[in-house]
Amino acid sequence: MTEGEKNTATSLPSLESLVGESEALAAKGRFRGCHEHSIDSKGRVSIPSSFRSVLQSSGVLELVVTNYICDGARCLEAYPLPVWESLELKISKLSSFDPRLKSLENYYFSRAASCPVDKAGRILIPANLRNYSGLQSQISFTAGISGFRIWDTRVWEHVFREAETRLLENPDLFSGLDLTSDRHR
Amino acid sequence: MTEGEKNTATSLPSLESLVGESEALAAKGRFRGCHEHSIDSKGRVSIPSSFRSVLQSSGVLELVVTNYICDGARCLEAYPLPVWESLELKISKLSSFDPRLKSLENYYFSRAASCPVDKAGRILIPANLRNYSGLQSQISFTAGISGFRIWDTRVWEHVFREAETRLLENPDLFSGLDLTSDRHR
DNA sequence: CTGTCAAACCATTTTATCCCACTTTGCACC
DNA sequence: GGTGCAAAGTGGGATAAAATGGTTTGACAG
Repeated sequence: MTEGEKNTATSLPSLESLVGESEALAAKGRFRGCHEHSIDSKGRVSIPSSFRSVLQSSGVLELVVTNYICDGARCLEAYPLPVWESLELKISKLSSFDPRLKSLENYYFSRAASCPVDKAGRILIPANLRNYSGLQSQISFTAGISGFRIWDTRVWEHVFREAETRLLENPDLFSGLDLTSDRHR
Repeated sequence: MTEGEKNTATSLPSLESLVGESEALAAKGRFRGCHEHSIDSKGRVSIPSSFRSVLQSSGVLELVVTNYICDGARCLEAYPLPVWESLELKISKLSSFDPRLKSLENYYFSRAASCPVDKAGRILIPANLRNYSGLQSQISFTAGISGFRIWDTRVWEHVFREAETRLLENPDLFSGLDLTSDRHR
C-alpha cells in the first residue's frame, strides 16, 4: 500500500482514551463541529477559528500532529501540546517492559510533529504526514474530545457516509452498550 | 447517497436514550409542540419562543446541533449545551478501545456544532448540517424529551404522515409497550 | 556555492458577526 | 369587534475577522 492510499483495516484504539478527563482542556470549551479548509502548495492550513479560540483560552499556541487510522481510513490527529505531553507520559510508563506496546510507540510517537500556530492562524503539516493521510487540496477538521482530526475532505466524506450506513444497518451497536445506566438512579 | 437526499433505511436509536433523566432540564419545563419557521439565505433560524423560554429559565444560551436520522429521514437534533456535555462525557468513557464506537463518534459527535442563540433569538445552522438535512426554506421544530429536532418542513410532513399510516395499518403497534406505569416516581 | 525548505511578513479576498430596521403576530384593553 | 402595544420573527448591510496567496529572508544540507 502506498502512502495516501485508503486503508481497509479497522480502527486503531483511540489515543484519546489515554487522555484522562483531568488532562483534557479543562473547562475551556471543547473543539466542536466539522470545518473545511484548503491546504496550499507548501502544506499550510488554517486552523478553524473556533478551534483556535479553544487553544488560546488555555494559552496554548502549539499543536502536536501525528498519524492515525480511524474507521479504516488514514487521517491525522492533532492535540494541544500539554495534552500530548500527558499522553507521552502515560505511554512511557506503560511501554517499559511490554514488547507489544513497541509498535504503538513506533506508530504514534515516532512521527509526531510539533506544529506551532503562526500569526495567521495556520500550521505547517510536514510532508510525510501530508502524504500519509492523502491531504490534497480540501481538508476537513473534525472535533474530538481532547483534540481533533485532520482529513482529506474526500476521505472524510466517505468515512462519514460509511458511519451513517453502519449505524443504520446495525443499531445493535447501541443496544449492546449500557448507555442508560444512570437512568436507574 | 448524496447529501440532502432521502434515506430509506430505518431509524437510529434515539440519542435521547443516552441522556439520563437526571441530566435532563430539571423541572424547568419541557420543549413541547411542533413549530414552523423559515430559514434565511445565511442559514439563520429563529428558535421557537416557547423553546427559548425553556432554555432561558435554565440559563442556557447555547445549543449543540448534530445530524440524526429519524424514521428513515435525515434531520437534525439540538440539545442545550449542558445536556450535550453529559452525553459527550459518557461517550468519551465508553469509546476507550472499542473500534465499533468509531462510527458512533464519527457520525454523531464529529459534526456536532456549537450554536449560540443570538440577540434576536436565532441560531446559525452550519452549511454542512443544512445540506445534510435538506433544510431549504421552511423549517419545522419538533419537541423531544431533553432536546428537539429540526426538519425541513416537507420532510417532516412526510415523516408524520408515514407514521400515521403505519399506525392505522397496524393499530397493535403500541400494545406491547407499557406506557401506563409511572417509572419516575 | 547552490538548492531546498521553512519561517516571517505582507496583501488581498472572502466570510462571518453584529447591529439595526422593518414586518408580522399575538394579546390586552377599550 | 376594533385599537394599540409589545413581543416574535425576518431581512439586509456595515464592519471586523478569518482564510488564503505570494514574496522575501534566513537556515541548513547537499
